[in-house]
Amino acid sequence: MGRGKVEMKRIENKINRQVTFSKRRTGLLKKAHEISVLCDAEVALLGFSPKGKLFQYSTDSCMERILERYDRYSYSNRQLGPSDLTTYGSWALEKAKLNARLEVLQKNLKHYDGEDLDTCSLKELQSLEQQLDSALKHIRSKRNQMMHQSVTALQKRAKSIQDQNNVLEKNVKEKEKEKTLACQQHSTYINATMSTLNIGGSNVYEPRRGEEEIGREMPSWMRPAED
Amino acid sequence: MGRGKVEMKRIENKINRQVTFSKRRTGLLKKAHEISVLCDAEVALLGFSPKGKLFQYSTDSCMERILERYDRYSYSNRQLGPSDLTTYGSWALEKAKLNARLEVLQKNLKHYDGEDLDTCSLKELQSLEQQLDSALKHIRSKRNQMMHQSVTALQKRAKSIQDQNNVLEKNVKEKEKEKTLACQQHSTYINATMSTLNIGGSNVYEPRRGEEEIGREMPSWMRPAED
DNA sequence: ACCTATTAATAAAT
DNA sequence: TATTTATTAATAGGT
Repeated sequence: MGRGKVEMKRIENKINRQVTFSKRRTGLLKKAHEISVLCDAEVALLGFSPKGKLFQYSTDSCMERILERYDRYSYSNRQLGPSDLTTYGSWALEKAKLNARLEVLQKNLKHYDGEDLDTCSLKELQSLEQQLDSALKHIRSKRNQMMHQSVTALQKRAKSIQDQNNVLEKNVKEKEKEKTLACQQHSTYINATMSTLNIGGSNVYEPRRGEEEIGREMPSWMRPAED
Repeated sequence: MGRGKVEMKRIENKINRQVTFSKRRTGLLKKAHEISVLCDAEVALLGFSPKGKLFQYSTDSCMERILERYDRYSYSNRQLGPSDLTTYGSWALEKAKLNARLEVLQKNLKHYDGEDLDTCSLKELQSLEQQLDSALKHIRSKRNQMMHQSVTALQKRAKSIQDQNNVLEKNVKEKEKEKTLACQQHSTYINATMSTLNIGGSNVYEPRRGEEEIGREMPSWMRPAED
C-alpha cells in the first residue's frame, strides 16, 4: 500500500530504510495492540531497529508475564516435567535438564550435518544414512510439488495477461483505423486548399506501444539463490 | 479495512473472535517478517490465542538470539549489577531463551527427518536439501573409510596368522621328519628283533592338524543387521 | 476455505 | 520529522 508495490527485500537506500522502518514499526505495534484487544490474545513483540535501538510492545505492558507463559508453554508442550518448578531451588535443576537436553539435540544435529561422526559406530552410521536418505526423498518431493505449484500459477497469470493483451491490441487497431480515416478526410481537405495556395507536404503521427512485462515477476526458485 | 469500521474493543462473539484472530495473526506475522526483511531489523513476536495456543515469529527463526539481545539491552540500559540476574524475571528470560533454542533445534531435527516441511519456504527447502545432501556425503565417506579400515585390519590379521601358520607347518614337518627317522631307527631295531621273533606289522602315529580360524571374526558391516 | 466491498496502511512526494 | 495523497494491502462480513 503506497505508490507502487514494494519488493520483499532489504531496502538499500539508508534513508528510505529508516523512514520505512519508523512507519512500519508504528503499524506493527498498532496491529499487535489491536489483536490483543479485539481477540483477547496475549502478545509480546520486541525488536531492534536497523540502528540497533529497541522497541517493544506487550499486552498490559507486562512482557515478563508473557515470557513466563511462553516458558511454561514451551516446557509443558515438550513434556519435560512439571512446568511450575520455577522456584529458586528448582532453577538450577531445570537449567541443568534443559542444558542436557540441548546437548543431546545438538549432538544429533551435528550428526545430521555430517559432523562429529567419529563417535558413531558403523551401525549408527548406517542408520543415520538411511534416515537422511529418506528425509532427502521427502524434501525433494515437497520441493517438486512447490515448484509445480509455482509453474501452474505462472501459467495462469501469463494467460490472463495474454487475454488482456489481445483485448488491448484489438482496441488499438480500431483506434488507428479511425485515426487513419480522419487523416484521410483531413488531407483531402488540405490538398484541396494546397492546390489553391500551391503549398506541399503532410505528416501523420504514429503512436508507439510500450513494452509488455510478462515474465518480469518470476518465482524465487527460478532465480539463483543469493549467497 | 473490511465491511465497515470496527470498534477497538473485545469481540464478544466467540466465533467471530476466533476467526478475526486467525486472520489478524496471519497479518501480524507477515508484517513482522516484512519489517524484518525490508528494514534489516531484528524482530521477535510471540503470543497466545484466545484459546491459549502459542504463536510466534522471530527473524531468522532465532528467538533465542533476540531474547538474549533483549536481555543484554535491558541490562546495559538499566545499568544494573550482576545481582539483578538473580531476580525471578531474569530466570524467566533465561528459561525462555533456552526453551526457544530447544524449539529451534527440535524443529530442525524434524526437518532433518523429512517431517513438518509445510512451514518451509522453497528457499529453505533447497538449503535443507543441500545440507542433507552434503551431510549424506560426509556420512557415506565416513562409512567407507571405516569399512576400508576394517578390511585393512582384517588383511593384516590374516597375514599374521598365515605367517604363524607357516612357522607351525615348518615345525611340524621337522617333527615328522625326526619322528620318521626315529621310527625308522626303531623299526630297524624292531624288525631285527621281529625277524628274530617272527612277529609282523608296524604302526606310525599320524598327527592331525586342527582347523584354522581365519574368517571367523568378520567386521560387523559384513553381517546383516540384527533384528 | 474463498470472495469482495471497504477500510487501513503506507510509499513517495512535499 | 510531519503532512498529503495515490495506491496497494488487510480484512470484516458474507457464502
